[in-house]
Amino acid sequence: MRIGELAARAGVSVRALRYYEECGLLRPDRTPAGQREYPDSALDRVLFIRQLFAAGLASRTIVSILPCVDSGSLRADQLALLTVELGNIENQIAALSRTRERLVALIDSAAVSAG
Amino acid sequence: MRIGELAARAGVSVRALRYYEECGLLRPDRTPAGQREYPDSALDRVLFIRQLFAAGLASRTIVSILPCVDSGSLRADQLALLTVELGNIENQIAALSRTRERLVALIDSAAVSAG
DNA sequence: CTAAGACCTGACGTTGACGTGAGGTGCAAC
DNA sequence: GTTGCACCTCACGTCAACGTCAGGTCTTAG
Repeated sequence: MRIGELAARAGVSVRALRYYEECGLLRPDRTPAGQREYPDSALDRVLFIRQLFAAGLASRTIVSILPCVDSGSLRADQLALLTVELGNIENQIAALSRTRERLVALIDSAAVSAG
Repeated sequence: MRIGELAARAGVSVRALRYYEECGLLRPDRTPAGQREYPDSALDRVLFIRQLFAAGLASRTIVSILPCVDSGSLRADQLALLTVELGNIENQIAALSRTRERLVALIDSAAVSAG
């Protein structure tokens, strides 16, 4: 598929897909005329990239772990990187849970004053 | 206390504290010579601000909900805002949990190849 | 064959939360 | 009274993940 279709299906902008390529996250083929041509699997890949971005991973980090998804094998350094990022995510979840509790407490304790 | 001490105690930079004031998040008194003077309660306030920043809230959003913490009362619009942000945080937690599961699965399923 | 989109490559603009000097003032110690 | 660190106010720099033109090419429908 071409870039517009992938963008629509993944719910991202065309610019974002070109940016992902610039970062080395995507490597689409090109038609003889130079237009980008993506396989169907690119959709899942983009969704996974977005998921990792949402988790606060930097594009460079994603670049180094995406090959694991492709190859299904982990080198020691990739495993270490994944473990670190997993720890970061778990810390984020814990911090967000504390923040949630605090906001709930704030909502519960504060009287709703009209006006 | 002065800005340097608050920064050290809260684990943030002096620049960050000045920035928070610029955003309206902090309103320290001034000595006659113009130096900022913070009450002890500013420490908790800064930690709370950082917690909200970490949860992805924008400074403007924090500005509008901090008065609730001070006053202990909520106007209807503030309650609505808090509810929205609470929902965002819960969505983030859910998304992060999914990402965590995916990374765990990736680590578990991929064989660790030496070299 | 031509007009309208979809696509291309630069390349500069945006936003938020600060970092980083530059140049000057306050304050405590000696 | 001067050294030296903490503090002050501008004000420009940074970084990531794109947005947004500008100016040109490809593709497809009629």
